[in-house]
Amino acid sequence: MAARRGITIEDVARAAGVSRQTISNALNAPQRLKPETLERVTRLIEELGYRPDQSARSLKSGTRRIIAYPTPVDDPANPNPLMGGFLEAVVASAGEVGYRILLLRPRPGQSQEQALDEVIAARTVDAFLLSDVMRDDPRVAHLTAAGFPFAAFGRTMPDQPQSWVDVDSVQAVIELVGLLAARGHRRVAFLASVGAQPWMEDRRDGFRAGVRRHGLVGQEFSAPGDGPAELVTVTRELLRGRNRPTAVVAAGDWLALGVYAAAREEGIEIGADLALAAFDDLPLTAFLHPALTTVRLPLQRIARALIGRLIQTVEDGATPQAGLLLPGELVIRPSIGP
Amino acid sequence: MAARRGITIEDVARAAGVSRQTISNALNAPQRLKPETLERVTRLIEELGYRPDQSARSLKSGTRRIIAYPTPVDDPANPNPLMGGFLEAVVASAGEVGYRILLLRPRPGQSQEQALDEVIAARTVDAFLLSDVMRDDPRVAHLTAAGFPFAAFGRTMPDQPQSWVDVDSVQAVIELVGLLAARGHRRVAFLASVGAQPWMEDRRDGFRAGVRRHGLVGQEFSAPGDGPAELVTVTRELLRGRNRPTAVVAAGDWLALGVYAAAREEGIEIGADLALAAFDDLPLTAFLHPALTTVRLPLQRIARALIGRLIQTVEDGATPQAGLLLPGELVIRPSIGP
DNA sequence: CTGCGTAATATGAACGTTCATATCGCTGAG
DNA sequence: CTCAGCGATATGAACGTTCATATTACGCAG
Repeated sequence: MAARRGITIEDVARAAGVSRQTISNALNAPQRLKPETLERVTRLIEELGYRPDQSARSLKSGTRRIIAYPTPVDDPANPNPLMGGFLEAVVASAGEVGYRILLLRPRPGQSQEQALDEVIAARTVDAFLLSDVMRDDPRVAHLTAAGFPFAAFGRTMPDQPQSWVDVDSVQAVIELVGLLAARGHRRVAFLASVGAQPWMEDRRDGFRAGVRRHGLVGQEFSAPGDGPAELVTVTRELLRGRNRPTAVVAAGDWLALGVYAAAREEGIEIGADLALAAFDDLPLTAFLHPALTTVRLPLQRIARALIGRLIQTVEDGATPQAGLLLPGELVIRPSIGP
Repeated sequence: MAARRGITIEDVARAAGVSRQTISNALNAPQRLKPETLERVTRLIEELGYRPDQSARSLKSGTRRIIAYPTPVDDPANPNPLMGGFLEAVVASAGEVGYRILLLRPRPGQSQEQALDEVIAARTVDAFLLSDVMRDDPRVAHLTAAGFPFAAFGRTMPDQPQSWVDVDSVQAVIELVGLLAARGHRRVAFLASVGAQPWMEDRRDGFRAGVRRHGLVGQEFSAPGDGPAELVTVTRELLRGRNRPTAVVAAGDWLALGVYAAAREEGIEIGADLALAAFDDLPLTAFLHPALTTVRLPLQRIARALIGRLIQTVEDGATPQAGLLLPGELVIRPSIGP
């Protein structure tokens, strides 16, 4: 299709009987205009509904006011339940400062890095927002090498730009273990999923630190996958051992669901017979019976901090000197007992 | 920041000892080049990592290969659980045909329509993708009036462009009621939330049609809000009435969670004492006990159809003549009994 | 060996802005 | 009365493409 052309600066200028530059100034440097000219031009702009063409402006200025977010590939049957909330927060934060979010996905047969390069070379965006960042994330290395602005949800290596924001999961899980210790639990189990994502590792580290600090006996279990069946199998094993733990810390609410299911099958009452705490605060946790004690991610603060760092990098050319570690918020509910 | 300028067509042309146009042709009309020139130029493009500047290209051609998606405002504490999966599907479908998704959000103090106008006037995108479309959605009216391409997840009025895709919720709920009737249930309740969203209305219509068709006795209940407490209150009332229904159809999985909670409190066993069916197939439904019978939305088919319609409208200038109604997929699990 | 048709490549203009600079009109010092 | 100085507005060029058109190269009929 063609011909979706609209009102240009020239149209407005002609209508107002002034030059292009005057219109441009009315929008970008109003103090340069005589007040009456400004008023006349502004009204005309309003009336005609003139907006500078984004492409033309970008071509001249080299800036797009767009942030690329390479969306993690997700199983549509089992989507990351935090994605919606995170995107919501990011879009809102970016919108407040006049930026928009462009979702990115490598084309079939294209690598992550190639997809980034394409967008960089085509000058489509000003910066990247990365999430699910691994400790030695190739995307981070790539963007660092290219000298292209980015901000990361998840820590980056010390020799890379420290433009990251992360949740202090270690501390949060230590506190979770502390809650259990305070309630008199001695034997505590940790339920994680396989895979070495840094957030999983952090939660595991937090568990170990908490156990050590409170002198508890800790056991660790791994679920082989995310499916209900596999999960329940592991969990039942966990609950059946000779020295059954009196408390379980699940590395995610998702895993805690397996504990609920297994406990029901084993006739164990969560809250009374077994304390359970988890991580993520998925929306459904309040509906469980008993409701789940968990850690809420401060998604809005995370998003705001990420966008802030991004804008700073893009507009001032200054990379933040240090990452930002935000505390998780303990949400205490009956699943850990009274 | 400035100076993020990169390789231009001119650089490649100079390196290859040919003119701009030859480079342009290598990318856009390769058949015009002598095979050996093409090969030489292509290699050089590859080596230098040249990509046409998106802004310059858009400025000239008037097309952006970007689709705007005005994201529904969402409560971050209780985000729409289908959003992630829908976006995932949309990004994937759009990516396959070389389009990207730009998330849009009205600025503070800006109306939905103004936000659309801004993007249209600034020629930032080629088309809009709308979701959560109401029967007389002002955005649809606005885009129709502006003659701007869009596709809608949710039906539009007959006098508007029929570029929509929707789920045949009526039919799906009729089938749900059919399942219950086949199991001998006579008294069936319908649990909805307040608010007149078309999808809720469809599900209600489906319930009424199903009840009529099978000669059942139907009652309807409305939850005043989405909070666990309010929901459980209504649900308990539903379960306590003199003529307690033997089956419940919840208009969403979310509402069904209230039934699980209330049933537990009332000592009623779902599956055995009470059949329960719902709608949406949230990822957690398989973890419930007993697992929930529900209707799965064909998100990938929906996304593919929406993007297909959009591309057709943008590239051929042809608005589809009729909407597309996709069937929901019944997922039968133990909550409706054996 | 000229001239013609076509294939291959080159050139100028245009897309709609903004930047750098030029011009204009006016006030007030000399 | 002249003109420096300044505020207000105008003009030309440039950003990096692609389109329309021009130019060149080449094979071949006459």
